[in-house]
Amino acid sequence: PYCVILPPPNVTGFLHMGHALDHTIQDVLIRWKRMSGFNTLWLPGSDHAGIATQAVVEKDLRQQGQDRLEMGREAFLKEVWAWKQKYGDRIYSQMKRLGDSVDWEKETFTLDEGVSRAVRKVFVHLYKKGWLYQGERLVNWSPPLQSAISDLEVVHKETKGNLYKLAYPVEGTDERLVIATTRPETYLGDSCVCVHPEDERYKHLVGKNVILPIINRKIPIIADDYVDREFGTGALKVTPAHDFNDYNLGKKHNLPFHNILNVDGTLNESTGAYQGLKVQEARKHIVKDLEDQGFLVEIEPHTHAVGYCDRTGAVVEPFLSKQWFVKTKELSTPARHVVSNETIQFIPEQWTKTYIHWMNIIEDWCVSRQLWWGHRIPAWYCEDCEAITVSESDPSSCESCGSKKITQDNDVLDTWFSSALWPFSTLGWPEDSEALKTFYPTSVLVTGHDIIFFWVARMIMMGLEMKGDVPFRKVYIHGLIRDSEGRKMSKSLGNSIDPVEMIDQYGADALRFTLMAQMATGKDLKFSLPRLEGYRNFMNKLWNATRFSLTNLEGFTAPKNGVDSVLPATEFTTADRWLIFKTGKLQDEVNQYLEEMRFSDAANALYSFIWHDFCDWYLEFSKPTLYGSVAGPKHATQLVLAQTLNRIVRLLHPFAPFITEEIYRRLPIRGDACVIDAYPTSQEDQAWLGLGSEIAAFEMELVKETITAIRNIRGENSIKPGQKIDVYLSPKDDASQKILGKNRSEIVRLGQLNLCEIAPRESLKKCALAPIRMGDSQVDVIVPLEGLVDLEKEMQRLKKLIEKQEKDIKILSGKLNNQRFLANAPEDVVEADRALLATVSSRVEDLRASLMRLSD
RNA sequence: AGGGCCUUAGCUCAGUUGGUAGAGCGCCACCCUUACAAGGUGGAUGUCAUCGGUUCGACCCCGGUAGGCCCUACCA
Repeated sequence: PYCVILPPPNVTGFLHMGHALDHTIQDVLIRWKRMSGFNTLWLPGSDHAGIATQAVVEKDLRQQGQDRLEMGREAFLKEVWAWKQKYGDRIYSQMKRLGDSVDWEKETFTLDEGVSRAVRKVFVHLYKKGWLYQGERLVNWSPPLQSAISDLEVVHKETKGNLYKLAYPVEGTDERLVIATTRPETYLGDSCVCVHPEDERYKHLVGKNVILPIINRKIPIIADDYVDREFGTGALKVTPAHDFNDYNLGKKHNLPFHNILNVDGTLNESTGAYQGLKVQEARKHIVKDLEDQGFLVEIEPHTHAVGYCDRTGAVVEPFLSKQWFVKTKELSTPARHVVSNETIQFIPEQWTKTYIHWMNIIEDWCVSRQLWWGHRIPAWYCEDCEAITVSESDPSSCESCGSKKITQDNDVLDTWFSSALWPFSTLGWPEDSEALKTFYPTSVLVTGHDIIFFWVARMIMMGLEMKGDVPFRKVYIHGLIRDSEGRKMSKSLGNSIDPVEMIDQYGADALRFTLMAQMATGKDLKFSLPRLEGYRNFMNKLWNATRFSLTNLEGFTAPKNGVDSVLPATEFTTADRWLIFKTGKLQDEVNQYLEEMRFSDAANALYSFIWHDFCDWYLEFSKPTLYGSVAGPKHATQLVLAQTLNRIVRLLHPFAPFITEEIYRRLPIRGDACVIDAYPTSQEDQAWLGLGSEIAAFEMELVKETITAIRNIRGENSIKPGQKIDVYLSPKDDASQKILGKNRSEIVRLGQLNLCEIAPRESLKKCALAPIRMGDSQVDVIVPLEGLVDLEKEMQRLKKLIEKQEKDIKILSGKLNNQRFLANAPEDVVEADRALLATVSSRVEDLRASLMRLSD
């Protein structure tokens, strides 16, 4: 089994470039594993995304002049479901454009019945265990949402504000105690003023009271070493109901909690004249009133971190309310353990640290939301005895007193609560389904680092607690997509790119390949259009190469049993056997890279093989044979074409499923469909790969070098492409002589030659020289230049070459004259350098001699 | 404040057991050669941010510095 669960996108959302990346990675893995014979499952789904969806629908309704609160819960939910019905499939159709090969039959929505059952079961389980509790606490409150949000949903941003210094008169004296605050309006909720016990300035005031200005409330001055004497005035106003630190102080010193806010973020009835004002408004009024009455001492600019709601962007207010919390202490311990002992492996590894750090400082998780869209909390309150009944199925009476007067909690669960169960709830849990037995734990989770805490960590905790096993073996964390300037893509910046638009313009395959080619492990990637264009060209190149091949495969019939009935191996050319050999290497590489999830390496290996090895060299080499009429070699080359194309499309298929399937179905050698054909591995491809040879590969490289050397001389000497020239190839060993002889006609053709003589010889008088060395083989490429060009250019070329080689000689001889290098470096390294120095030296000699002859 | 990441050719980036630096795009020159001008052939370009250490040898390992990015964090 090999299973990937798709991170469920927001049901009302659109596919953005981040999804395209995320999905492509998963699709590559799934297609690769599917072709490799695994029992694969890629399970799609979508998320109700409580806050986001409710916000969208509310906004829509407001535009129609309707209001959620007026409509009531039931009517509103009907609207949201209608919305879900209408837009829920939008992202799925986009996924199809991308080519996601998910199992649509297993598609799951987070509010589906099965998932809902799972949610309730987990809720009850945790409640019974005491790991899920209700408590009155200070929580992060989002006024626009009128709901609590979790710590993670708060984003802290450095914000410019002011530090206000306020004077509080000390009761019974003429003294005024000056405190510093960034939120002067909260003075209405002050419970005390706190100073450091050792602070000489204030020691005499501890135990006395101050009178809060205007409202004239009397509050004590207390001492606690929590206070930083250096900050502000060293005197701290304490507002336990509206600040997390003050909350702790309030608990510690048993202070009263004065709540000054309403759920919508306006000041409440306890604030008198300020009632109904929003915090920002109230602040202005209060500061002005304090100033008018002489209580404002100073305002100085001050930058500090302010928490904002990540959904609405509003300033988060610490707010006292009754909420449900998941106790994380016990859950986090095993969850931390499975990562530190590598039962779950993070890729790249660096995220392990981030994860463990977070697990160490994790706080209880506020899971209730004052929303309507989501899983309603399965808790019922009894009007008669005030007991709470928590139950998997809707109860008809109070568990404690049997009263029928029970009402369900109005709130819903945090979206991430159901997401945390996703790896097993989608597979059928709490039923002991076949899918669950087969696919849990899943193989790999692919996601961005922005939701490691939101989602990954919580899935691990819940998986371990409910299933007793990790939810996945590996977590592949990919980078974020940025625009070409490195900024995060976002709607508000207007720099986000619609993947479907890119698909329309360049094709899904090109987009997918671009993403994969740039997907170096763990790094953010800048999306660049030129790059996308380049890979579109690559797809085009493959298409054209196929057209060429198919044209030349007309009349070709593939041998019945693969390669058994094939012609004798002698019919294969050097190029044929080189290509086959390289195909084997490619298969190993791509499989290995995919195994290690090194997607860019895999993509680049394919790119380079297809474009350079196959198109640039092999197809050019194959033309004379294909255009010719010699049956044996022609058939052999056709076979190589057909077999290689077959392997190319299979290898490329996970990256570019559309074009490869299209090509596949036109090939003379193929099965039913590329998507279900086998992924090529060298182990299972021995019959074919056996026709390749490393020796032929070496020979081919020598021939390529020779042709390149000839082209180089032509180019550097500005010899027109149409102008045919004479070339003397002077091999310095028998092996080279044989190799060149065997491939003479290709050299003539691709070098645009008149005459090509292959024999050891002295250099000619006025000629260009290119000495080649590969391993033990050495060849001098000699091109007579007399009458062709002015010799100045060739002299320049030689001088440049000589310079380069001399530099190498200097470095090499420096090393070889270093006694310590000789003494310490491994023998083979020293030997290699010695050999290299010898070659380079003799090459330089030849080049110098050639230069001399030119200037004669 | 703590932690992480990054700095390699004009641009975007590869470079995993330390042995004389690579790709794509762009650039220059030549080419409409019957698969492909979204193409072909050839070419130029790097004190691998900086300083120091380890090593025979460092882009790679260790430490300092500068610049950029991100995360975590209650400083009123």
